[in-house]
Amino acid sequence: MPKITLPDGSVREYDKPVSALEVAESIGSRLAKAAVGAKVDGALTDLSTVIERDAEVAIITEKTRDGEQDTDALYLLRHSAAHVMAEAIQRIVPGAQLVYGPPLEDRFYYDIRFPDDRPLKEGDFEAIEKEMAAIVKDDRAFTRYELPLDEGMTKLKGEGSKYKLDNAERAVAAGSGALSFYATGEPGKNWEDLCRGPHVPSTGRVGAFKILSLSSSYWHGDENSDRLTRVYGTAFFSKKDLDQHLERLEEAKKRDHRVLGKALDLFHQDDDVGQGLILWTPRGAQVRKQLQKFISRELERQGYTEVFTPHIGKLELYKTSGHFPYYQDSQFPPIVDRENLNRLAGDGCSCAQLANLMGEGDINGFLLKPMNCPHHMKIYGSRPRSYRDLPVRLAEFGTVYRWEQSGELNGMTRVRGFTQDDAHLFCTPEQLGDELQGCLELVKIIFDALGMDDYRVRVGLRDPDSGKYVGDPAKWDAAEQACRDAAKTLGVPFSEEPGEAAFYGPKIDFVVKDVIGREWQLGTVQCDYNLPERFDLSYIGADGQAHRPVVIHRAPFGSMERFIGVLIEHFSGAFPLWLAPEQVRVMPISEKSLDYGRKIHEQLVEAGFRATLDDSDERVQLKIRRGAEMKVPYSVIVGPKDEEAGTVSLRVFGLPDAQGSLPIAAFVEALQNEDASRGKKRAADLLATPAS
RNA sequence: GCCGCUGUAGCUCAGUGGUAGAGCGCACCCUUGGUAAGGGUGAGGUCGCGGGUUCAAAUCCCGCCAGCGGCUCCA
Repeated sequence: MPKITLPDGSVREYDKPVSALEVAESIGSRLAKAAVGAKVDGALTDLSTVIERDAEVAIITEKTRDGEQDTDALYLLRHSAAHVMAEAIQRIVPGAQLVYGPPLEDRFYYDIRFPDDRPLKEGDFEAIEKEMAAIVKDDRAFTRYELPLDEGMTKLKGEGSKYKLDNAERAVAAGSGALSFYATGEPGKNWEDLCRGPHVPSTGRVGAFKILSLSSSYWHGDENSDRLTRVYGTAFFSKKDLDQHLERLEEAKKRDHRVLGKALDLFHQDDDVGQGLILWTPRGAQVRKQLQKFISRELERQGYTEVFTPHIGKLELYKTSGHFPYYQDSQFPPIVDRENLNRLAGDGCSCAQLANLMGEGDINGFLLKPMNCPHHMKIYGSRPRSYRDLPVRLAEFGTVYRWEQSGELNGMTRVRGFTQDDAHLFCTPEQLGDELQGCLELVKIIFDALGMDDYRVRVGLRDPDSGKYVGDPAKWDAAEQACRDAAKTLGVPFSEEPGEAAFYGPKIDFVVKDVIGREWQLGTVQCDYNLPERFDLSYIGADGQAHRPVVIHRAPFGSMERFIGVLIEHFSGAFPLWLAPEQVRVMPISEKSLDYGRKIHEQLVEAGFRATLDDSDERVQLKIRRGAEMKVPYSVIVGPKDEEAGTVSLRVFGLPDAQGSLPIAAFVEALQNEDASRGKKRAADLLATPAS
């Protein structure tokens, strides 16, 4: 007879097997009413699941005890909403075949194969939602039943859905002993779907939902396989929560770096220039410049030396490095020089033959560099190195070009030409650990300065079962341990991911989320035993013998494009003073104060600030509004009173109540403090904030 | 690259077969105004590009280009 242990530690005994619902009822009728599912020994189940043995049981309700939305409850809800949506869609589009419909973090989708002559359109959303509302109103119970494998398979075969049949086969392969189905209502009478579950008790619990978007996917994620339509939706228990969520999505859209980039004039992309190529407008260029200045200063502190290398190199170079043969598909095709081209043309070479020659690399030419490493390898190798010179740390804001698939391009976060904050560290195997730590310290310093704490770290290790890795296993072990240690010292949570290492060495990746919740890999720190080999690099050790150095590739912020894209979203475009493209805008109250305004502006510029003067013939209210629209940190208002007193009156972006006047010298000093401290000391602190 | 959606003024968008609109921005004039929009006048568009249907196309059809949402990939 089951002994049920509840989350509070209390134990209840039952004289026969009980369903989770019955457990809830025995605790209280209100709980039973609020219950949407259960967790039995940690596994999420239906409320109707019968518990036959001793177990730890938690009843899942819409809200946790602290009144928060329960994530398990939302999972059940969204999974159930996916069923409701699928039923609605099948009513509207007969012949639509269901494939796979899981809940996600904040929404759900269903992959569906539509008949070719009846694709789903966004215009169908309204009808589907209406149909869904009707199903919800019916408040039919989600009814689970199981069939033995053979019976279940026969049933599925009879229904003729190759996708569901495939799902079932995969379930069997994964060790399932039976197939479970969920009917919304009565099996055999109402709509049903092969499904692992679990679900909320009935369709009536699906409170508020919305179909969000339409996209496509491939069966099994294989582009050569069937193309499916993926219908995204989201669901909440209450209309209020749904509306809140939709509002948040709207808000997020406003923070999107592509939207802000345009509104704040930070960057521009132009059809005539090309897809995935960023034009940094003056304001965006200023942000990048300040950031690079900061990074460069930290690099100097850490003993890096900066280098500059060209944007192209001989094809041969990239054959040596291995980039050309291995990653050809993501490179721009080689550049063949005119002489070569003319000779080939003279020989009657066809386009197809030329393409072939290029593909094989069997031609002289140049490549737009997809990586900076080969050039840096050559700098290292340009003269003999002693162990006393090591580590050699070569840094470059190096621009590289990669042929990303057109469908992948995205604002500044996925582009075809970008500048990496790249560096290569050449060191002895013994120095590897310290150097890795140094890399991570740098990342920490810069993330801290930017107030970025929402990132995760992945340590990519080799897959023990794969033979694709180059180099000595003992060295790998040491390098992997060094990566782990370095990540530990960083003091942020990290995950170890076997199989995620590059073939030439383990790596540490930094991943951040954008406002829409998409994850982007920023930087990476990678150990490399391969390139030094390929370029035959060496140093003379204390023993007088030549040794192979180890290389660390590191671009902790990935690319300036992606990083600043993420930064724009991080700050909602309101950059701190030290990064702001326009730090101060001087706004004379009227023409009468224009001369004084000019004087103040000049003083600010002289003091090294990015200051502008709004000398337009407008009222100060409008000038302030415009300054705020561009998110300028400080608005300096000057009128006759200021002129008389030698002061400036301030308005601080984001702090509309912090107002007041300061002598100009005091303001300049305060700004300098804020700039130099990267915001730790704020000029705004000098202002009286009215008690509220 | 694939699937779907979208493309109208510098920006945001309205316009479903009958000669193209609004708000903001811009220019000029009036206004000289103390912390988020003072008033007026005006300029500005081969309706993404190319083809087709039609007496007539921003609008319907086809192709292409680009953006967006996904899929796949990412040294």
